[in-house]
Amino acid sequence: MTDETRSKILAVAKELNYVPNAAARTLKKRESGILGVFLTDFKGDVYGDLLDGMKEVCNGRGYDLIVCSGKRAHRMLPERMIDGAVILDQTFKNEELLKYADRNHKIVVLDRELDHPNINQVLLDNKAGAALAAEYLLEQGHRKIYVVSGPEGSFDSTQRMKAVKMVADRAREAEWIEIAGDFKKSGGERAAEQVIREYSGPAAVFCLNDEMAIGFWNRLEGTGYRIGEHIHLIGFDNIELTNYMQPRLATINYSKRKWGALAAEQLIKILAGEQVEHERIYVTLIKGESVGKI
Amino acid sequence: MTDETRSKILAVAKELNYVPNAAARTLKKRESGILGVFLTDFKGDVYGDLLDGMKEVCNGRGYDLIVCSGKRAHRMLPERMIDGAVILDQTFKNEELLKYADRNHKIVVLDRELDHPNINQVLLDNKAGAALAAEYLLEQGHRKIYVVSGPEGSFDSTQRMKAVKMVADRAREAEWIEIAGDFKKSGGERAAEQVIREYSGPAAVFCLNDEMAIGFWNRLEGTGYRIGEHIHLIGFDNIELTNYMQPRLATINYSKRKWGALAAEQLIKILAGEQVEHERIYVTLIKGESVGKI
DNA sequence: TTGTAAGCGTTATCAT
DNA sequence: ATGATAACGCTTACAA
Repeated sequence: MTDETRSKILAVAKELNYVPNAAARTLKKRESGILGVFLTDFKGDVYGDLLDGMKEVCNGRGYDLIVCSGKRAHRMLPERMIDGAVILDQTFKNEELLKYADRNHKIVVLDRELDHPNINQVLLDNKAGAALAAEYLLEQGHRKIYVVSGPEGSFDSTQRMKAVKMVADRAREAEWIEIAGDFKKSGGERAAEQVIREYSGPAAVFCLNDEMAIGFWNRLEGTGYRIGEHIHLIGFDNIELTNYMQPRLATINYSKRKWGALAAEQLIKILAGEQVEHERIYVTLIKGESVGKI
Repeated sequence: MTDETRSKILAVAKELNYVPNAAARTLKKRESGILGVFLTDFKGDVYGDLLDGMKEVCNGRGYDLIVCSGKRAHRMLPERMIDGAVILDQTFKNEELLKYADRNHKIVVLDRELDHPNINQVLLDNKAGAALAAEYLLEQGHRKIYVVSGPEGSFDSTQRMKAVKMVADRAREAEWIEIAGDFKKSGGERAAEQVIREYSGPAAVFCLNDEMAIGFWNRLEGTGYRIGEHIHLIGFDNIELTNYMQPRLATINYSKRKWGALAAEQLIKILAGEQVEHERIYVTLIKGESVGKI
């Protein structure tokens, strides 16, 4: 076909408002050119940058990205509406993901360890982060340390808690007290109530995510207990809100954008048939006046 | 078909891991059962509740919801990957939306006025909100009032600014000063610099969204100027972060969840062929110590 | 009730 | 290079 006829056809196509039909194309080509990311819900401060990172990589590689949430949407993967999935979503059971992987669907998990040739892991270095936080509290001289966990069964919570226990085992001079949380503000608030109830002198609190640290913080307002003075607080995630807290909340930081970008890259690679290794996202400690010296 | 044979077939289907193919179904039925919502980007605190509200309604009505961002994704509408779209996305031009509407695609817009039989509007009552804020500043005795606008061409900014001007026209005793902003933190910071430069006594500032108010606030940290004392600040949106600012940021509130839910409902109605009116989301004033009395 | 066939809008294959 | 045709996997309409 000459360039001339080509442009003529394109002109007529535009003239007639021709638009290709995605379903037909997908049916025939047996691929949609769309990647899906699954979130437990749309709330939560962590997601913005992560999704932007994913989008950037996807679009640069010729893929569209769609964001889904809720059990109903799961079928998009087995029904082949999407070519592959990134999972950051508790509502997916391991069993379900393995079933899809067995049927040759390609998956990247961000929230669990799961071994399968069609599943790649891009995980936070939770253990390093939690150890960093726990050791920071010790270094600052704290000897009574509360640790507020996430919900039962959360991978992040389990990993972080494990690392804390490793540190605790080596630092027997400190008293370590575990409080069951939920990764939500309400869990932080409840933890604050317990800590206040048991208060008998300076205490440190490691909330296993920032969201709970904020709830904790909030519950302390107006009680007379001051953060960084009576009660010392550190979180995990470095969500944006922490930048605007006075005194600054100490926390664990990592690049959410890079996390998303890497996840998308890995997914696209395994879709192209490349063999890839699991990846790890590194974390750093952010010190803050919310943790004082004793 | 008897119930017995039905369940037999289902059993065999499960046995063979049969999963229907979404593309084929969509192609045949000429509808995908998926609604799309388009966002300018995935950042921004406004979206969480809004999307959850949309998801709830969509799922309850038998639809899936997907979230998209970026120009690439626009084609999902004309290519019929989705049955309809909710638009909260600057990157869609009016012209483009009208073109799709002309081709009989159903659209709900949340960020502009657009008249077309296939387009429904679910808009914030921006004017009422901005008037509420401006009048609140006057009531509190302020007579020097800065107004920090959003980016050029933003519908929300234009509407809010119009309402402020209406109030200003009736309150000539006050001095009204407009500062060009961008709805981002950086715009608030720049505005703060100007206000500090020109400072000669108590001033009030109406940032046309909370994001800029936060930037403004942040820029004031460590300058000696205190919010609610030297400089009085009010925002718009009541994003979650404002709950954690001390003193509390005055702002304009509305239910983001209801906004999303209503948008989804309207879209589903017009897809069902129902005739619907445009809708309005009402707003309320939230007072806060960020605005003191003079 | 059951089975058969046509067709949705593309892309890919095969002759011409 | 060009044009005709089959096939993707499903739904539906109609025939048996």
